[in-house]
Amino acid sequence: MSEAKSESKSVNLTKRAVYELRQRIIHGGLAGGTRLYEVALSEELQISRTPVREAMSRLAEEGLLERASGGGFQVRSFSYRDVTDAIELRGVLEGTAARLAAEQGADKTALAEIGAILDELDDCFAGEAGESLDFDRYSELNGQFHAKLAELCQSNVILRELERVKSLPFASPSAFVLGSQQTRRSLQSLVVAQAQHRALVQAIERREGVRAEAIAREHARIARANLEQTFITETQAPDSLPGIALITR
Amino acid sequence: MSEAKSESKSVNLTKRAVYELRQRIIHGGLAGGTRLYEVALSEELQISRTPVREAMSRLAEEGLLERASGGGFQVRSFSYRDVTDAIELRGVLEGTAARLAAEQGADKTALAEIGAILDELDDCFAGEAGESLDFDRYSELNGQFHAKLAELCQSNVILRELERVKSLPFASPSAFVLGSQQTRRSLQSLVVAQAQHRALVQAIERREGVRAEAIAREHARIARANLEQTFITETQAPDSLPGIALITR
DNA sequence: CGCCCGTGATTTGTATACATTCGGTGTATA
DNA sequence: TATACACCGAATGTATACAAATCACGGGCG
Repeated sequence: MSEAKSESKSVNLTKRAVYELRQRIIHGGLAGGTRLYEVALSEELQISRTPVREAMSRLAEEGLLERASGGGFQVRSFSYRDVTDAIELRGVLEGTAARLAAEQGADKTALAEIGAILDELDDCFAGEAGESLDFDRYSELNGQFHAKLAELCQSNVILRELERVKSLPFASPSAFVLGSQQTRRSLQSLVVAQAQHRALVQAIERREGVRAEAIAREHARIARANLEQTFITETQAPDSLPGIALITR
Repeated sequence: MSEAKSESKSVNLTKRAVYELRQRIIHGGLAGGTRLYEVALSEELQISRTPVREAMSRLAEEGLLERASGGGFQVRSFSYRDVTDAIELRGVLEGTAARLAAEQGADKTALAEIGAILDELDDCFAGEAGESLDFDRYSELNGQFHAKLAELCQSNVILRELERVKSLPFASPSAFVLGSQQTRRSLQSLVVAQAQHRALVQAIERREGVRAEAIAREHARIARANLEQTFITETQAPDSLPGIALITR
């Protein structure tokens, strides 16, 4: 137990390298477009080339790296348009999952669990004044909601692709909850978001597939609006958004 | 030139291994769920473990393999439902690409090229009697049509995920064109498909996004119908469908 | 002046030996 | 008879030496 450092579990070197690299990519140590050199990295991480290579390979599967022409890897870089599209794509996939769940009829137990999460989300708004929202808790529960929702359609294929899109840090459902903590507008957008959560679940319960799909898409567009807001207000913000270092061009 | 065997380009061993393994997976040498052992494979392919491992990693990115619990890889296996969902997902993604293209306004030149492909597709139906369709040519052109269509929305993110889904052999747009060569019904379904191609392009030209999306989804459902047909008529067919060996459970 | 080709350094590709881990099997003891 | 422990073997994980390919740079030639 004592060896569980914050960074490096001693499980195996590949996982350590994956973790290390992912941290650096998301938090800006390695900007979008940067090429990764095996030897340099292995010296820096004190790990031999083989597990480093393996780690890069896994991060490519994850979508954070891409294979460079002529071998090797580079940090994947995203244009503003790419980020927008990724959010739209998440909406499309969540919409599809919701529609399928509605069409097939969703499992009652799972729906009840989702309802419980929604109640807890409501509790986050407890303080009536504008300021007293528990952002961390909201973010956590929001993530759970979206995960459970995706499972409702019971489709491995859809779930898998959705996980893939969500693994892009800025396309995750909770990306902007933490990103824009300060503003009053962001609190209002959370109120709207929660209303959409309720409507979405209702649509699925009533087997209104088209409605469910439309709501899910619109729900994702809140993230898009928040993205625009983030880029307008604090142009050079450091950690206003996870993975902001990947966005270039 | 003389060393360009049918199987192994001498470029490098990783690519050779990727190619070899992909062939075996798609054509049934390695059934869905099979675990791949590095040593056995490297002996069999006469390639050392390192490039074999690398190849497996790439095939995992491609979606043909998955990482097994406790290390290593196994051939990904698909239930009938998974195949169905993959086709539906392709429809959803192509639909999104079409909608975005319609909303943004598609490039005239690209649209003209697509129109030319459609004309060529029409030519495939030249012989008036039921039998005289050039399936190979149709299949090739059909693939080109779908590729060009996806490019219309000019979105890297959408394109990338679409490529990913299409890389599953049975989810590719042309999977069933070759698969069901014999039947008269399949010829009819190609006529319907071509009509949908025209309608889809028209919708994009007229910037009718919702219509374009709906047509693209419906178009993919032809593949789904052909899938059902394939499974009804020839239950144990060997190569009636590329990648049929992946379908289990 | 520009282009092409060779050469060297840098970087990835490949082979292989050794380490580690996990699972199975058998035996011994309670 | 059941359980626990230890050993063995097979598989992946890791390190590293060597090979091959690629890129940048500079010199020679058209």
